[in-house]
Amino acid sequence: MLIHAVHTAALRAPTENFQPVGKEQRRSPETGASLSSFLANAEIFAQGEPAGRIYRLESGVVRICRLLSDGRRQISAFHFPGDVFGLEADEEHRFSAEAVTPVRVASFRIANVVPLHGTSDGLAGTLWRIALRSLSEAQEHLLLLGRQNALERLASFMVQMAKRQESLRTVDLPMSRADIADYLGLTLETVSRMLAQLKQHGLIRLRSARHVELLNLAALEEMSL
Amino acid sequence: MLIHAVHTAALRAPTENFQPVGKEQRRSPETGASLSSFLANAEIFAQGEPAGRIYRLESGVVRICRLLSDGRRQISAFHFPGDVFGLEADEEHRFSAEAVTPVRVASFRIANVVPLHGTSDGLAGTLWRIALRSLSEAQEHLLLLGRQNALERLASFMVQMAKRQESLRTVDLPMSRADIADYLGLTLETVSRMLAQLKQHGLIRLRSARHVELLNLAALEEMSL
DNA sequence: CGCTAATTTGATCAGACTCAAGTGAAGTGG
DNA sequence: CCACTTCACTTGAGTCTGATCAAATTAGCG
Repeated sequence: MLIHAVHTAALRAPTENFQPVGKEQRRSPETGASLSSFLANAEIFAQGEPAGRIYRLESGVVRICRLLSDGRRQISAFHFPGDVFGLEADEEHRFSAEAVTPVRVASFRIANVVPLHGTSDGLAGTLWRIALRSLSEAQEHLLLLGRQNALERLASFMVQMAKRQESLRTVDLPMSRADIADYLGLTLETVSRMLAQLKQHGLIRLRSARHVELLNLAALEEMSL
Repeated sequence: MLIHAVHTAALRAPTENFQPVGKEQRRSPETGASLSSFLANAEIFAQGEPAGRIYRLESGVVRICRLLSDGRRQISAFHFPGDVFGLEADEEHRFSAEAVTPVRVASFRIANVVPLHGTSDGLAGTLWRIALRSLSEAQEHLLLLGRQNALERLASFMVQMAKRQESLRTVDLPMSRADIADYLGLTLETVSRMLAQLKQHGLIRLRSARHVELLNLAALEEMSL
């Protein structure tokens, strides 16, 4: 597991007084591995920047965004600790990655990696699984954006978050309503209204705006089809 | 280029009297390679079937579909000759592949392939590029479904088709309005109306329902952002 | 404790959907 | 070769979901 090797190597760097002040970075020149941290809403990489690194999220939450020239935004994915992101088909990033919360990421050059000298247990296999998983999730997301209504989208989202957090009872939402809206292809007002509707149907309870109890996971899953 | 090797090996099978009658198949047991053909609207593989083969399209057009239980359908991609499809993260296909037109596909077992010796020029590298390309296209599609209006979607679609066909002047649409609608997350009526609107704006001309002239590719690209 | 940003709620509007008819083209069989 | 059937597409009228604009409320946070 080379990813993990790089990651732990990066973690060996002194990180005691590790504060998310803007962007701090330590890099080991030989592996190209580095550990960085970012403030909330900081850009980890930008649309148009040269690609060539992949990132493993150590802590915090990240959103992957695509912007239209007039400001419309689509979030293609949220990432949680342990997730790997930053794979690109081209030389340039076609998406930006931004910190939703304060974030620590380990990153390393992918050029070292593409020459897939791998058994399926090795780095190559790991990357392969990550790529296929991302593809599968993107395709699932297509169905949601293309064919589900607003309420179904919210139900899907809550179920997804619950599964990511392994907490099937209670979910916290580290991202704003605007982020959720841009992920689900809705407006933030509609997100708020649909949450209210789920609440009214007795499917969820809003402990606070960012902390939700799932009262009927089965019904939510049913809605999300 | 093992894909190509397998492909040409498969083509070496006798195919003189090759007619798309239902599903015809020739398989060589040692490589698992095979060449099949399908009638229009035939299913190449179905949602829920065990995955484990990848497919290279020799001729015709294929759609990749995901169905909801109530019949709603999302087409995640159209494939043209030369395209490779059928990669899955799981043991089972989460999508079905259907022939839009009569189709010939070469397929082979992926198990023989994934862990293989990978220089980036080899099969592993080829598969890797295919996977990353699919991912990139899916993400682009997310932006379309999440944030573009009906007219923009049609403009994007026409530009996409033009690029796939390398004919920047004239495009033919092998798929029905319903297929286009399910690809763009619209209804077939809206597809028809938006094409009429593009025509009215002088951007396209409908030589026939399935054959379109692009009168102003630059403007179409501008619309699709 | 007050200020700012986030969220909720309300009223109105518009874009896309639904239902329904009408047109056209392709293929079949007489 | 032409009438008939069928299927694909187009067009129209009305409706509805979700967007927009605006205001009120709440929640963090310094």
